[in-house]
Amino acid sequence: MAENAVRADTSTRTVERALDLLGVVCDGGAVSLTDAAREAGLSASTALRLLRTMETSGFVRKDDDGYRAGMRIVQLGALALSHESLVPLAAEAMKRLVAETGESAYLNVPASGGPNAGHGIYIAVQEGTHSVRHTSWVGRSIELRGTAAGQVLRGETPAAGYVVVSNGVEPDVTAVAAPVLVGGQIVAALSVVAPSYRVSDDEAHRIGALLAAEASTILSDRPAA
Amino acid sequence: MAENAVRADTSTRTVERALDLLGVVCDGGAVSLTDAAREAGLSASTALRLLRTMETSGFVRKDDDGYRAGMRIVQLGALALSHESLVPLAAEAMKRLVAETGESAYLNVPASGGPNAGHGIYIAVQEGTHSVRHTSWVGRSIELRGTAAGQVLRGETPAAGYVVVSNGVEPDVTAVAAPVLVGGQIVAALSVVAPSYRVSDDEAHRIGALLAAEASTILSDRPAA
DNA sequence: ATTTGTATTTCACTTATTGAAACTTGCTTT
DNA sequence: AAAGCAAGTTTCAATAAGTGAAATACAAAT
Repeated sequence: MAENAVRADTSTRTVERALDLLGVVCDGGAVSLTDAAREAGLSASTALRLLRTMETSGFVRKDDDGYRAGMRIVQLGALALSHESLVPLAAEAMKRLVAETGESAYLNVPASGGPNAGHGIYIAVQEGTHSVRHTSWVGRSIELRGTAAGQVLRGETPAAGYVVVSNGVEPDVTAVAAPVLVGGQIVAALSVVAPSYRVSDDEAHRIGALLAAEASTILSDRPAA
Repeated sequence: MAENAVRADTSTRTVERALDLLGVVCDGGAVSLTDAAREAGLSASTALRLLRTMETSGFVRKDDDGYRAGMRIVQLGALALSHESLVPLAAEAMKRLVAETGESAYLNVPASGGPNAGHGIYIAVQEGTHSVRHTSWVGRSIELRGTAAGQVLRGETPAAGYVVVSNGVEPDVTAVAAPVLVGGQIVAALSVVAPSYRVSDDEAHRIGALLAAEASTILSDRPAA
């Protein structure tokens, strides 16, 4: 943590430290003061003061086992999720998918507008290198039935971690999708769609494995292996 | 913002300010520097410095329209939901509710600081056995007016310990909700939602009593009686 | 009772933070 | 084109906010 050496003078050291510490606390279950201080590179008394500040404002909570993420971070995280923040988060993963498969990648979320919506929405697209489609998909609906992304959004992902649909709603098209999960809950579907003539069974499963791996990185700290 | 008058000397003013400002930014879509500074009660130059700090560490991002929630808050929020915090704690209670009622169970938190927020956020769903819907609601908004969960989040729970709303915002739907409390503070609403044709008055009250009992176990050490 | 490790408090010191003022930028109006 | 206005950005003197080493408290193990 040699942040002092590289810190621009337009920043605020105290806040940086607090936010680092917040990351440490959110990274696992309970963490002790001593461990949190060590991981953040702070003295115990400094870490205690910062943790107490974040506890007062609800970002952190303390129980018998140590410090944990508090309700405030949950609220702000969920709030951020409801404001299109998933799109920039997924951008790198989608670019990698396009680079790896040559096909177009899509991000879908469930539609709002009541519990009978029955469809999803495209919120992001990365066109593949082979793509002959240049129409914009963002904002459009997707059926939950007969589509790979739809199955994912319906919670019907098999244990393999992805869904393959060949010649479903759209003839001559193979779609592969994997869920983006938060706390075990499905918040989005990441998918790759290609003409069936270009995708063998083996290729579909290779893409599926890629998708599952990329989807699992979108809301975590760790990059794809 | 008379925080100077009441601030304990165990806290850190700079961090408090930054976290307040983070809440302001996460509360909506894009916010300008001037508006963010005013809402947080800071000078423009102080707010700019704090926002830059949070931008550098990824908690906030800036685009042409202003400042928005950054990837880091989404990641930490997702991590917080995944670890031993409210969602996993509520999962067992929600599963029991689904098993007992056959209907879908939901967990909502206030969107931001308390009953004037105007809406809440879904952070967990357990689908009922009768459910024809399989869409995810994490991150979605819920109106506080005309909904059972909304009334609970607004602090309007009657002495019975639960709220029943039939044919409210949503026609032909009955919703029952109870508060999850920490130290007397409402941190979440636990609810069950079903089509009204399936839920008599008596059944709604039975579900309400179940909900109140389950909600009371979520953040306590004691199992349901 | 002693030892060890974690958590908490204390306080002298200094530097990190602050915000008013000046400046820059961009847009609108005259 | 010039003037006006608002938002954004930079500057810098002043001070109080933040720091961490040391002391203290606490709890568990021996």
